[in-house]
Amino acid sequence: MRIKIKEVALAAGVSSATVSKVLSGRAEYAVNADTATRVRQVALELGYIPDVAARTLRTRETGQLGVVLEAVGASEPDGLLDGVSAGAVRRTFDGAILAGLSGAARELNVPALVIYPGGDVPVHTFLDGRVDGLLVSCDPLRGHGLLNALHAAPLPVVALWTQRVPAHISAVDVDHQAGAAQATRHLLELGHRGVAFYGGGTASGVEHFHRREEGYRQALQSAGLPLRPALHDGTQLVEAVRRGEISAVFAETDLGAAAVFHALHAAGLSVPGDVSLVGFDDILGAEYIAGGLTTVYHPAAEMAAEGVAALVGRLNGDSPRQTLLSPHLTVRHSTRQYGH
Amino acid sequence: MRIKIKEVALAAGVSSATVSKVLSGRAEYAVNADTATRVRQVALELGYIPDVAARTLRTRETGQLGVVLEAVGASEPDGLLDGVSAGAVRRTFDGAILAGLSGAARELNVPALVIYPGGDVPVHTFLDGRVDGLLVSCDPLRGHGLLNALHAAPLPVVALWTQRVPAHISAVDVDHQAGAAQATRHLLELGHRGVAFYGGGTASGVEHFHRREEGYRQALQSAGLPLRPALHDGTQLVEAVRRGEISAVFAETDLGAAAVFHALHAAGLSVPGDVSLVGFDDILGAEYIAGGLTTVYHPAAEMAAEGVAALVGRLNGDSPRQTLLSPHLTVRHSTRQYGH
DNA sequence: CTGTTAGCGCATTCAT
DNA sequence: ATGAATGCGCTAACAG
Repeated sequence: MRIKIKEVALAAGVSSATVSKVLSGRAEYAVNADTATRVRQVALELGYIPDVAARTLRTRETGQLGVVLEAVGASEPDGLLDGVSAGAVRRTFDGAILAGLSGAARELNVPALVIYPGGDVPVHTFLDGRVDGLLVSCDPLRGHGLLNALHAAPLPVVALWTQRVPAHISAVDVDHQAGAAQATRHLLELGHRGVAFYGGGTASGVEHFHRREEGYRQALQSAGLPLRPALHDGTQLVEAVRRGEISAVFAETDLGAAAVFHALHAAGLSVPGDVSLVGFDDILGAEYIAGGLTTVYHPAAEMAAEGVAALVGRLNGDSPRQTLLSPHLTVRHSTRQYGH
Repeated sequence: MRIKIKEVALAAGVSSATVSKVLSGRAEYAVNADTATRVRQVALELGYIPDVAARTLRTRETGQLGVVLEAVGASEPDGLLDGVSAGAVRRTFDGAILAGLSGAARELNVPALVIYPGGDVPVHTFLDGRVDGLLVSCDPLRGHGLLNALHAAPLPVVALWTQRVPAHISAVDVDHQAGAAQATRHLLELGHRGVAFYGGGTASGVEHFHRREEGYRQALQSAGLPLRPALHDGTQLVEAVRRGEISAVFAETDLGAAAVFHALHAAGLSVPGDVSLVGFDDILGAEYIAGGLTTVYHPAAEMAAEGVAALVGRLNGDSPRQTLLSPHLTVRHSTRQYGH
């Protein structure tokens, strides 16, 4: 922030315009090669660092992408989680998302990401010219309010973690339905016929969970098996097992799977001896749940990276695009062939 | 980014200077109350949003704080972790740090945080006027290179996760030594005398781990117990248990504790039946390790929040300050009275 | 190929 | 209490 372009120009014996052209690196400016090297040399010696504020004011580009992580610091409604902290899980996803964002930003030469602190802020917060585009993470627990408010805003927006967006907004989501179907099929292929869904699913009103239950249903129907209502608590589940109705459970989340395991364990039932168990998310610690939980890996980091790519694409003139990422099954030790 | 101050001025029948004064909110400008309300009204109707680039160019303040998370996207040297992904753990911490940063930013009215994508970037990246100050997370696995390079830079810096900084740089760290001592004392208070340290500790060269081993030592010495060399692998450990030399283990990290548990389990030894086990970090999933791992909670989010506070303080003229945060023990089920 | 000129939108003097 | 004038540091036209 000390030395400025004019001083570089003076020292190099050229005009500030020439310095600007040289340092822009753009070939179309056709600067004499010798002058160019001299200018670069002088700029380096003087330790010249272009001022972003001035440049932004002139070019109307910041190079920064904004990120709204709805989850960050959000208050914590829990679920059927048996005392497990959902906040901690969301943080894990935030970490994964951050890693994905950063990696992609680095590769695509995005100099900086702007994280908004969150909380209830008016839409104009995002329209003050601080960023060239916005990534909005539509956390499962929160609504699409911001997206709606941004609907008509003159700012390229990419929505993360949702498939419900207007056509002019890019979106990246994980294919929860496909993942859930895969998990359920895994159970079916092991010979299980009594396969239960554990979770809020459709009833929860959360888009992700709805799709997960949908995937479960789809897999059962394809196999010609009758649907059974979702289970919402451990007692219910234990009874169904005891009555011999179910031998396998697909839990909506890994945390749900942990709760299932605890309930089963408390009732003297074993995983996978008595019940095969599959989760969803592959959270950190999943390898410790139920002796190694078979679960569906949720590609949060990949989703974030794809989001950055989509946004950078838009800034370069690409059309909005909707992307769906396939999760994949990670088989560990909580599932077993039926009857063995 | 559409309508600007002059248009507001025109519509309100005043000059742009007056609009600026009104919207600055500063009392010292003494604007007529009626004019003020009228201006505010008009600005609102027109949807005026001040341009940050122009304002920054003028005031030399961005309102943004920079954040360097060394861990983000770093490549992954593992340890004695028995195949567990250290990357995932670091992500957890990143998530916690992010939550801490965001919460504090919100409370202290910091409009935005700038996350740098990481990778090897020259120092001038942080000196282009994009941010008013910088938070540098000195991840245990990485060095202090950036801090050194920033040494003479005209930018307020707060270092996270280290205690080794020059006096003009603020720093916030977790008191690993105190936490480790507390963990060890817990074991001693349960009557254990053969208490081993599992980890790289001093040998690893990582500041945190060094301090953790130091805390362990300190606790043993205060109890008048002889020190024993750190254990670095499961076989070693199992043998020591079999020889009756140790009945308790303090592992440098929760992941290390997981490895210990696996080794013990594989050898037919139980936790806490045969061996009491304490970890460090309280990572997500710790409640599933060894049936519920007793461990030291690592206040990463709190550290980040304190870092933001320290940086905002500096920007308001406070002196640099060094802070140490106390971790606390979380007792679960992996420790038990000696001999029971 | 290079330099001159003219703002980008705002906050701050300094007159009035 | 208000307005006119100035310039933050840079880049994009344009003229040479």
